[in-house]
Amino acid sequence: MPRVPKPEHASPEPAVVLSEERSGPTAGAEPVDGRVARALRLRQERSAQLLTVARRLFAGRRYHQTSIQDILDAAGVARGTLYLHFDGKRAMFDALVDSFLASIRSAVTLVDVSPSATPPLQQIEDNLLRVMTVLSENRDMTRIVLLMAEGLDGEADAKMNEFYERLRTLLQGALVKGCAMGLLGPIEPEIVSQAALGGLKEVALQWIVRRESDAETLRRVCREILTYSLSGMLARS
Amino acid sequence: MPRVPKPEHASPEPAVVLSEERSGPTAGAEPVDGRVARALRLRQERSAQLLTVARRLFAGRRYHQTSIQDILDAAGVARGTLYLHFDGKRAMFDALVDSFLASIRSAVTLVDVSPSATPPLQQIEDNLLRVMTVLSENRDMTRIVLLMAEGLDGEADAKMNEFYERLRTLLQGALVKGCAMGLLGPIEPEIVSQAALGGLKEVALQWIVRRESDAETLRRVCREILTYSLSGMLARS
Amino acid sequence: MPRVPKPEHASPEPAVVLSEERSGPTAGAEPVDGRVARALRLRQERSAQLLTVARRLFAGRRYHQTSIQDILDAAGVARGTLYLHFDGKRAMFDALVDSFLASIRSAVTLVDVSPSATPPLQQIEDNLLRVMTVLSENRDMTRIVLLMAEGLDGEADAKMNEFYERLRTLLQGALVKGCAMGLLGPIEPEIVSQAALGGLKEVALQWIVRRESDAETLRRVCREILTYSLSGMLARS
Amino acid sequence: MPRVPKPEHASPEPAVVLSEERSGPTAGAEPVDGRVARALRLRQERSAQLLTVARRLFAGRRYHQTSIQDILDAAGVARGTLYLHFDGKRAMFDALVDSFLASIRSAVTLVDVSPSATPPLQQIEDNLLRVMTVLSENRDMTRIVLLMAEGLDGEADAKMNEFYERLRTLLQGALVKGCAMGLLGPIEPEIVSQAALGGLKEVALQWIVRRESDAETLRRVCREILTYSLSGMLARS
DNA sequence: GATGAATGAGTCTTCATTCAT
DNA sequence: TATGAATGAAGACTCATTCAT
Repeated sequence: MPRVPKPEHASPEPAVVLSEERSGPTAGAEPVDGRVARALRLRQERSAQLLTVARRLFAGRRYHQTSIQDILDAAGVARGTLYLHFDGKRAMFDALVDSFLASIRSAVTLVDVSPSATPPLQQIEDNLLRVMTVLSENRDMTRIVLLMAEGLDGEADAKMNEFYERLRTLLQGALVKGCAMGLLGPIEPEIVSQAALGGLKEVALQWIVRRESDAETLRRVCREILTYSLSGMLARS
Repeated sequence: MPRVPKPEHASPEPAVVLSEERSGPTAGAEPVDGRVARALRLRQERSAQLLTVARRLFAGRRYHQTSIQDILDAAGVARGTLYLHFDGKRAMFDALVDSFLASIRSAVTLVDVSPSATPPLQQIEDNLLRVMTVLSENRDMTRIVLLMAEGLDGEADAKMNEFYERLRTLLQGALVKGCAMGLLGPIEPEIVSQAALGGLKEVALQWIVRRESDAETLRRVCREILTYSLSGMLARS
Repeated sequence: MPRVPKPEHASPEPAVVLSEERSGPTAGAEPVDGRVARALRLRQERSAQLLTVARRLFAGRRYHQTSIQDILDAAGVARGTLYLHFDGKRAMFDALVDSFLASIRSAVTLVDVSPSATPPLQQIEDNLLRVMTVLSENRDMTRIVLLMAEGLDGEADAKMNEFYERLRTLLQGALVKGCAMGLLGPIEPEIVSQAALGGLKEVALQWIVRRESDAETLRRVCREILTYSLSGMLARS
Repeated sequence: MPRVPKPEHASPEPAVVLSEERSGPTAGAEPVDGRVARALRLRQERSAQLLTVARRLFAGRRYHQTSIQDILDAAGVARGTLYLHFDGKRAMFDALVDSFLASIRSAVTLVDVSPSATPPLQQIEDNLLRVMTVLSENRDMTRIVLLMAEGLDGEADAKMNEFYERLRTLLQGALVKGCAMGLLGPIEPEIVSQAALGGLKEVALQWIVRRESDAETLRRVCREILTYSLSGMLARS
């Protein structure tokens, strides 16, 4: 357990650093020059650097094949430095995953069914595209999360599970609503939402992780799975 | 690496023992009594027992959380004995996965489109149900494989990848054929086959691994995803 | 935490090995030859060897200055081997101390005040001599325990404390009895027992640990502190 | 090792500051105003504060269980600052012990046997009481020193040893003198002085460290051990 | 003087595998 | 064949000390 709580880590790339720290012995007059701010920035840069390196390695070899030493070597940093910023390998992993899951979550918006809003189907497509874009912008993390399937242990499992369930529940809710509005046919929302989510994962795996697709391709793929999900494979009579 | 190649392992429980061993010291006159056969049987029983134990543990904790010691303890066998039967932990894992994947493969048959055959859709549903049944009969392995997502390293990744690709290619072939026959609409077979496979994985995860479903439920779930896949969610106008 | 409970350690030197083990997978017929017994003996010898080495090192440098590596080097044993026998450095220390304290305890007998028994004073002297002999036979442990004063942490502190308190309480009981019998003067048993115990420790430290005294010297020293304790320094008028 | 020798530390609380510093940058004209003196005072306050904190922590957890970080946290001082005042953890420990031992030493006076002086026994009791008072006023240090028994390594051992030997030699000298004067009986001064010193340590441990005694109690305890030392336990016939 | 990020040697511990019996 | 003690490489983590700002 760390006695000095590790400071907040700057999110690696799309880092929105909310510079508002301060604490510790320097209770006196704050240096007018930005020395403190600068120190803070440097610290966060270091954290971000370490996370970036770790992310790349976790995605390349797996988590278990990546040793702290690997990260150290790749980052060109001493052993202790890493522990100055993180509680250990697992903590880095968690930081990465948490931040990534949060990004995904924030890309999803509830479908607004008020008549004045954008058509629901459009909203769904937008959501889909937004999520795919986030995944695409974080290929390494997408790879890590999709391939780790669940996680490293019970705790991680629970987190991933909860995340997917949340996503699926959102989808299921939309389906139920769609049914109620007569938009959707007589489906079993639970099963269908599972299948849809699974399909999405697989498609993301193939088009984002396995091959790196450009935005245009992604849009095409999104549209295709949407069509498939909505209308199925069968030829319309 | 062992100097003497370990003999073939008996598949654990639903063991399709391809009895074709023989080699080693007893190359001379075979004792008329079944002593050799008995020894062979004992060996295979041991192997099977070890695999069964390992399977259970790999499914419970993950692969990396399972130590050889755990297996030893659970099997009530000495350290050296295990290495007499397998080349190590990883070899046991591979043996389990290979045997499982083979079972799945053998549950899938190519769709026969000759006019005299069973209707293609029926064949697809049968295939689906057969696979689900195999998974259901091997919950632990299903759990292991679905949650391990890819594998432990590059080699294992390749194996899993190849397996899924094979499955998907089969499906894709069927889709292409269906398109050609005018049965299916203007779909992109690659993407749709990915989505379908992904959906299948997720549903299997939820209904076989997470909750243990009875045959009846499985049938219902299969039918539902089939309907969804074929006709989509939208209400038919 | 060890999954396989470490087997009982043979006491290092004055090892009274109560050979009665057996457990584990070998539930079948016991080999008539003494292979199992032999294995057990070897194991205990190894344990004893490690303890002996550790004892010497703990006594020489202190506990904290002794690394596992030091023990390994001195014993000519591989890293894992040590952990096969003990849960770690601390466990070895505890094993040593526990065994030593037990030896001391068993050297002390309650003073029998029944008229038919040996004279109480003689009994006390015998006790004293027995304890000193045990200490003398275990110089390294005596050094460790006397210099460690309390211990390494709260837990060890408590153990040492309890041990000394027990010893002192015994002594105090004897004093109270002596007072009641009119043998002893108007003393405060608590304080006097503390002082006597402390004196004993110091003398042991000087005559056993600092210089190695022979039996004869030890007897002389015992007699002297007994005289001093009983009659004080003052010249008898 | 520091290139610039750290200035003398102010003793923590009952500080006998031997103000004899000076050196360094201000070798030129001394500012008439007390800026230098003020800086010096601040420095010593810092040092004292750090020592006080360290003392408390060393007494609470042991030396080895106390990390520099602990001291830093408790003192609210930055890492580098501590090294500005001391050469490190060990140096702080030594500073504390040295200062404490000096206090004890200065509480002891040689017994004056000239006829005109206070009665020797009275002098001894006074000495005893003075030492106990010093210990009592420095409970933390008493705890540290009595429980550390010897020290952390060979060097520290030697120091403690020498200190106790000096004390004991003083006592032994008194005993020899007492014998010569016919005041004391036919004792072995070496052994008896050891026993007496050991008794003293133990009693101090119990009455000062374990329980915090008031002055009155201490006086009573001193008197008791003196009586015991002089006259022994036996009832006077 | 003060700060605290960086350092890296030092420790402990685990565990898959080997091999003599 | 079976056993289990021995191995030692590999890994994670700590912490006293340094030093640029």
